[in-house]
Amino acid sequence: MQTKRNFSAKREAIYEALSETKTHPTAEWVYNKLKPSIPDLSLGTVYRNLTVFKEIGLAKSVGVVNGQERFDADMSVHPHFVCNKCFKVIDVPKSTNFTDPALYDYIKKEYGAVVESHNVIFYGICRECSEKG
Amino acid sequence: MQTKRNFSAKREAIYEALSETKTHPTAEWVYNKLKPSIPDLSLGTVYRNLTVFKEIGLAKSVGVVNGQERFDADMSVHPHFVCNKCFKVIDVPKSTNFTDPALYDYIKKEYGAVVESHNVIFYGICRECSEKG
DNA sequence: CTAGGTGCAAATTTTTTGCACATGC
DNA sequence: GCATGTGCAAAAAATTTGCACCTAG
Repeated sequence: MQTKRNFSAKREAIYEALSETKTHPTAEWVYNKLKPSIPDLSLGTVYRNLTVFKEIGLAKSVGVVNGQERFDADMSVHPHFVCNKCFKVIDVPKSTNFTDPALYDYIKKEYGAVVESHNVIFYGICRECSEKG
Repeated sequence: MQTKRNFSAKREAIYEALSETKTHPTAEWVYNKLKPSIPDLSLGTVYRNLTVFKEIGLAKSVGVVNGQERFDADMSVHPHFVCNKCFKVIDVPKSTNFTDPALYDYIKKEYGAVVESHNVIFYGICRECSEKG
């Protein structure tokens, strides 16, 4: 990934951390993950780079969950499940009819609005939280 | 609506303001709307009541758009369109296959997660912003 | 030398909360 | 009187930003 935009070591590390996890982490999570190995990393840098990734299409936002933005380096189109109790975010790697082109057309015709992307989130209680009571 | 929970005058006014608009407003929008007619209204009260509405099922969150939570008193299940430029939120009153029960079952079986609700958001550029350039 | 990246801390922004007071029953 | 609602301002929490420095090319 280093040559794509001449990534700095820190930018690379942040991208690595983000793409290696399936937790759809917050900026803080990435920061805490990397801090031990990169002691002079600052939280501001993590935020700045996550913003860069969104801009250049290397990552996207899953949305704000419990007050914190969650990021995902998996750019494939897929829904997510968010647990209302522990706030974990799970991939739902099944693209059913959610990319229905007819609906995009409908929105264009009805509102003149051009759809660029969409986000499907299911909310509920995950297995672990269900079992714990 | 007044007798449902013995709403205070302010709570009623906040609910009224929320249900009368289709803008999916922020707390601040509601506050600014009501402030002229209710000079001793405080922003904290608006926040507190919006939270109450979510808890008792009179309103729901559309999500955080551009850093601010957007609320909706229309409890019917429908997707939204969010303009990436002006951040307006539009109802998409067409329930296609987005409530696909098969997908709920799939999530239950695959992850043991119980889906309680879902949220579908389309992102793009609205008509007005498209026309303005 | 220049442009881009970063640490650090302060600032900004949004939302929550503690506390004293008010109000309705 | 009690439970609930509220104003006010302070606090909390998340994110952004100004500025000086630093490093790669």
